[in-house]
Amino acid sequence: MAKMQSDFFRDVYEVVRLIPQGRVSSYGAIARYLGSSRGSRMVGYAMNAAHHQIPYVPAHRVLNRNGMLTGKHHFGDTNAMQKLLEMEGIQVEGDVVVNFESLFWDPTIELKID
DNA sequence: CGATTGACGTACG
DNA sequence: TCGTACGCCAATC
Repeated sequence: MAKMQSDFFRDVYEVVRLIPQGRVSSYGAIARYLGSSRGSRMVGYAMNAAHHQIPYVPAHRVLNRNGMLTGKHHFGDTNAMQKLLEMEGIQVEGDVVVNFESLFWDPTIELKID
């Protein structure tokens, strides 16, 4: 049983799990933290596979640069992602997180290596 | 094995 | 300010 995912994917999951409850992050921020500032698409793709990862990966806390729930369609139910965010105290208007900048959790800052 | 797609982001016109 | 083009790398067709 060799590792099925690239180290990049694994690292993405790890960072996403570090996102505090009630906080959100973005694909680009994570990709950037991992050194692939242009690999934002890979982060999104990793999230696609995150559904079968253990432990649970709070992919609903990961949004795009716009604070928009771009991946809400991948949660089974369209409202599942929004519901999860609201359950954590995050207000979601339409498909966009309210006060996104204040709730934004940037790994390059929070996990910054001095 | 080659072409296309994708939960994004930045650059350019 | 808005729309289009490109890059990134893995998975799917």
